[in-house]
Amino acid sequence: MSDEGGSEKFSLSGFDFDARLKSFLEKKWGIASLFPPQAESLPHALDGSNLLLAIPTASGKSLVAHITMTNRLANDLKGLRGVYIVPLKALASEKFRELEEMATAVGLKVGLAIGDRSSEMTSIEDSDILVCTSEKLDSLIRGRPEIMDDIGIVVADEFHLLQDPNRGPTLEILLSRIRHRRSNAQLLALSATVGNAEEVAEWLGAKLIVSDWRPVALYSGTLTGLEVRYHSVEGPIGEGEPLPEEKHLEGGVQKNLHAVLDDTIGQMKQLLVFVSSRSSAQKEARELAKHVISRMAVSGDVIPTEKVANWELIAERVSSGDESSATVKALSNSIRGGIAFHHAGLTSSHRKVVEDGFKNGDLLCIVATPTLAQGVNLPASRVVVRDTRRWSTIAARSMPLPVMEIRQMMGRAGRPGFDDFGEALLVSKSTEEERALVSLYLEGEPEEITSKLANPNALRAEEDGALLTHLLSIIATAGIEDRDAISRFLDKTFLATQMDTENLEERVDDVICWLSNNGMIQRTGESEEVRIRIREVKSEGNEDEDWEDELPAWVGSASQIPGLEILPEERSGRRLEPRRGPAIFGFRKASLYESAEPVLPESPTMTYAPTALGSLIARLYLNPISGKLIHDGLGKAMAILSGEDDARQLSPLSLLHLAACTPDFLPLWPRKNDLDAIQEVLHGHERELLAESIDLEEERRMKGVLVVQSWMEEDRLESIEEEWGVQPGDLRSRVELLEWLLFAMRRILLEDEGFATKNRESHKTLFESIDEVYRRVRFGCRADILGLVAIKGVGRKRAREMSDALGVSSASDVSLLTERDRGKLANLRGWSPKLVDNLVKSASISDKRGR
DNA sequence: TGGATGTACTTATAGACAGCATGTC
DNA sequence: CTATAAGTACATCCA
Repeated sequence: MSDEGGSEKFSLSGFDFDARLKSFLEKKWGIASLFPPQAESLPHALDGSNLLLAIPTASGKSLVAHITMTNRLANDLKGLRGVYIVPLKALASEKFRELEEMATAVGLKVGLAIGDRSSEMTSIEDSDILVCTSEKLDSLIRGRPEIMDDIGIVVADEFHLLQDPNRGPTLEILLSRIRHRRSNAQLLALSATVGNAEEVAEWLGAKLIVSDWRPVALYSGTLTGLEVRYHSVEGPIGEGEPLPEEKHLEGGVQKNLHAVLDDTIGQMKQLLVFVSSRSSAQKEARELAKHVISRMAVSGDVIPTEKVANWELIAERVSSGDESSATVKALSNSIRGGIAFHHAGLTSSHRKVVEDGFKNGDLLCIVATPTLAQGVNLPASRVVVRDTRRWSTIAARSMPLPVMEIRQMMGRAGRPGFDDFGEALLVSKSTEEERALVSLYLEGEPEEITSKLANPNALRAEEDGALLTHLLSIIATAGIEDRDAISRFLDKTFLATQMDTENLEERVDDVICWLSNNGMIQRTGESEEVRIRIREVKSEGNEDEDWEDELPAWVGSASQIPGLEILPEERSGRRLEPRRGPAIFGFRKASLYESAEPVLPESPTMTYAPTALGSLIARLYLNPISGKLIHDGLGKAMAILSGEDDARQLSPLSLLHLAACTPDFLPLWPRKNDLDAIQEVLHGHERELLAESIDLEEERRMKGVLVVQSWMEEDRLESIEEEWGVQPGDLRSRVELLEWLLFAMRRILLEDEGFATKNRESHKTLFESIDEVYRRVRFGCRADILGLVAIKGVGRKRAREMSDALGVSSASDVSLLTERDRGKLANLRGWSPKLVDNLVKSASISDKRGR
């Protein structure tokens, strides 16, 4: 952190907060004064006002949040809890480290809650500040709503993600739930610049602070051929700062990215290049690395030798322990030329190594796909956006990226404390394209953000499940249990500000009908109490201004007209019309989504209760459609095992496929080459499949199954990658998804009374089958060595070697090994007597624990 | 005739949250 | 409806 570059100084002493924090900031972080937007917003934040800060990334808006959070919790909100919500696990870890450092200065404890085994050091109960992903907090709240009761302050980072079709609805409901229960809690929303910040701020009841001030000047421009032209500047001085002259990069006929890299290296700076596909990222990294190496051969003095030596170290770190997949080989080869690529085909540990190598200043350049821009803080002196369009499979054509995304990328330029200015260049191929890019991305406004909670334009099943998921959660875990209360809860969401009431009410009725028809909730009858409450609220009119002022239009008519004369014919008539286009995508196609009869509107006084299944689904954090599919599939599996169904048969494939058929699983795109193998299994093993073909993604889902099956057959990672064209990060993510879903499947079976009483023996057999598949997926091995991988320090590889060499199959076997057998193991390649000793010790521990 | 090179055509395409309870090579 | 990289089948060229 640095305060250089600011024309005005706002000394910390001018602000009213804890002296311990001020001294911490000065001594530990070297912060003696605040930037103008920080200075403007901090007093309001310290007052306890809700704020929406729409300020560029890297301008220090999280400092405002950190100071406010720690100061208030240590002083005027003593004893209460703060939550810091971020969208990514990696961001949560980053914020956790920052906040922990700062919070200890005032004696507060910070906890990290992400769905990750290793990282939850501090107990959640115990922490004053909880850093979490939105899904994890939502999940915690579902299990124990009372953890909200002592929330005094909420920070929502990257708040513009509200408009993300996949992740936005969770954030929207999460905030609505917290505000519903803790209406006095302070809210600080940190957002990128968006088109409709006023509207969002109004919804949040927040004061809006907008600024494009940056601590380091940002020159934005274009790169056409070798010509660099600057078009705008945002910086510490503000309007009127002169634009740099346009310039011609040296480099003769070579490619323009090579010329930019040379120029950047010449200035001893680093470069970040954004491209639109993984293959582009790898290709550019490969070519740039080759270019660097050939340049070093010509004139060896360009790059300090210790840097070059570090490239080798970084290259070894990315490939260490790895069986050296094609992707990892490509990465380490590029790194040997000082260039890395960064995309989701890499595992998070690969990405971490790359990020650290860049932050240290060793790597010259990272070529990345767009999401690096919304990840951890990784500034570079220069940013080049090579691709401003991205292929959309859904639209089957390339689409321009949203202004907001491009701005996020460009905003990565300029390292506070190191650079006097940053440069962000958009690559264009012609002057016409250059003009278009300038007007869209440099002069144009960013998009408005909209609610995706009930996305009428949902194109994929998983984008459409939000309302289903969250209504079940609200009924099952929030104590909002009648139709009127549901309406009033939803009326406070951002969605309600954007969708007309009648339309929304229809969608809600659809969802309730689905949840009821599929055994997630029960209608528990109309309530006189609710009727009285509605009457009272209505007659009180606008007296209660918090929740009861805007009743849905139909509530009035429903209470005036007695009985069910709420125009059922008219409404059901409208319902029969295809409101959301042909059901070509996904789950609503089959009986799964639509009921045979028209849906009648729910009475506002109707009350609901979750079923045991519904309640479990909500707590397992499953999409209700996933829950339904799994539950039905388990019913079929029970029928097979009990002998009722002898046409089908049950296998590990059955269970994997069932899990992969849910909307919570992410399918893999088959290549042309994969289709034969996939079709063969789909048809050859049809008798083993428990789930119907419920969408058009059968092949994609089966590919996911086959890849994970290959993993649990102990195939080598590199051969899986080779055979299926699936990179390490993809494999990892599918393994984790199936592991999670199989765990959920096991719980659903375990807790279902119906299954358990129907046939105890089949129930037990099925439970054991799921458990075995679950563990095989988790450890990536065949069944015979499951006893060995349970030993600490033993993975699938060592387990197989032990099994092959000695025929052992359990922790108990290993703990009782003879001296001779131990010697045999120690002589294997990659083993040592010390390792064998350690493993035998931990085997006896697991053995005791297992009994 | 074999091998290098060129050309037209085909194919594929970004990302990543959640449960639970201790540790991969 | 302004994409682009990589792979493939096959033609062409040259020693």
